[in-house]
Amino acid sequence: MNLLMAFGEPTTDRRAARHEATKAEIVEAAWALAREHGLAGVSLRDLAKRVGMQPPSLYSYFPSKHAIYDAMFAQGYEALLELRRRTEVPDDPREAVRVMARQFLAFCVEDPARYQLLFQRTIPGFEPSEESYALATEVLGATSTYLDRAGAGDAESRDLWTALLTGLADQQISNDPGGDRWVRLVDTAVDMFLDSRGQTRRRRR
Amino acid sequence: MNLLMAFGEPTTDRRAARHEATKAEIVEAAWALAREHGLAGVSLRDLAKRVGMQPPSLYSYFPSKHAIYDAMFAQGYEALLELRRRTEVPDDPREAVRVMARQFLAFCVEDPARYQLLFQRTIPGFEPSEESYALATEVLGATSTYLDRAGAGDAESRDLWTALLTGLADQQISNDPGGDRWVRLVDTAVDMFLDSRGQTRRRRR
DNA sequence: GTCTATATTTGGATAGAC
DNA sequence: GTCTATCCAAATATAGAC
Repeated sequence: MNLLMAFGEPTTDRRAARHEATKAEIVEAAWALAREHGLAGVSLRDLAKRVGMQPPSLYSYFPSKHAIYDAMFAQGYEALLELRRRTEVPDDPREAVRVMARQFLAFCVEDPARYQLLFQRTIPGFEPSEESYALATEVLGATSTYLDRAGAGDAESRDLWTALLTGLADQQISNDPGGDRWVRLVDTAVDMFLDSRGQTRRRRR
Repeated sequence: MNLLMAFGEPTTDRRAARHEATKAEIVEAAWALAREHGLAGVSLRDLAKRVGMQPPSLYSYFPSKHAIYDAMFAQGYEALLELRRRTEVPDDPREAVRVMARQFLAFCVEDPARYQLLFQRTIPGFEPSEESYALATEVLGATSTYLDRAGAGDAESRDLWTALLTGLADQQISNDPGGDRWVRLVDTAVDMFLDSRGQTRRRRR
C-alpha cells in the first residue's frame, strides 16, 4: 500500500491522486512544524507557507485544523503498525516482549511530537475520529498477544505494562531529551515485569 | 506558616500583606480556571474577570503570564512537600514505600491540571524559575531516602521508580479519568519493583 | 483550486489618566 | 493600584473573484 494513500478516499483518477498527494504533503509539512515548534505550535499560516500556499487554500484539502491532526494521528499509528509488521519477533516469549518494548520506546523517543499526539491528550478539543482510534486499538491488541505468550496476558498485567512503558518514554522525553537515561532501563524493566507476573501465577496455584 | 504567604517576598506591613493576599487570590483563581479549561486554557482575560479586575491590573501583581504559572508550579510542589511532612511513615521500609507511592498517585490524580504543570512539559516556553525548581528537587530527594531504606537507593532504581509511578498516574489520568483502573495497581507495582531490586542485589553478591 | 480580502476571536502586554 | 484605551500579533475560518 502506498504511504501517500494511507488516508482519505480511494483514488479513482489522476486528479484525485494529485489531491491525495497534496494532502500527504500537507501532513508531512505539519509533522515537520510539530517537530520544530511543538505540536501545539503548528499554525495554518506556517503550514501554508511551508507548502507554498495561502492559508485558506488548505481548506480545499482539510475541513479544519483538527482534521489535519486526525490525519497525523492516523499516520502515526499506521507507522507503528507497519513497523511491527516488518519486525521479526523471536520465538522465545520473553525475548519477544523485550524486542517489542525496545521497539516501542525507540518509536516514542524518536519523535516526541508524535508521542505527544499519539499517547497524550494535550491538544485542547482534539479527539481522534473513530477510524483513527481503531488503529490505536489495533496496536494494543497486537501487544497483548506477545504479553499473553510470556504469561502476562491478563488485564491487570496489560495495564501495568502500558504504564511502565509509557512512563519510561515520558521520563526520557521530558527529562533527558536526546539521551538514554531511561531508555537503557528497558531490559531491566521487562525482566522486572515478567518475573513478577510469573510469581503472581505461582502464588495463585 | 500561612498558606497565603507561601510565595513572594516576606511581608513587612499591612500593605504588603494585602498585596500578597491578592497574589494568592489570583493564583487560586488560575488553578480554578486550569481545572475547568485545562492548563493552557488559562487566559489573562478570564483570570482577571474571575478576580474582579481588568486584565492589565494583573500586571501589578505578576510581570507576565509565565510568572503566574511559576507561582502555581511552586505552590504545587509546596503542597506535595507539606503533604509529606504531615504523613506518618511506617517503620517497615517496604510499607513506607507503599505509603509514599499511594500518596503520590492520589496527589497526581486528584488534580490533573496540577499534574500536567508539575510533571509534564506542556506549556510552550514555560520553564520554572530556579527557586521553584529547587522545590521539585527537594521532593525527589525526600523520595530517595525511603527508596534507599528499602534497598532501592541506586540511581537506576530511582529512575525506574519515577517512570513507574508517573506512568501509572499518566495512564490513570489519560485513559480512565475519575476511575481507579491504574491507581489500584499501585501495591502490585511497588511489590514488583522492590522484589526486583532485591534480586538485583542478590545477583551482584 | 487557488487566490485576495476580510471577518472574528483571542491572546499577552503597554501607555497613561486618575 | 486600578482603570480605559489601545496595540500588536497570531490564530482559525469564510466570502467571493479568478
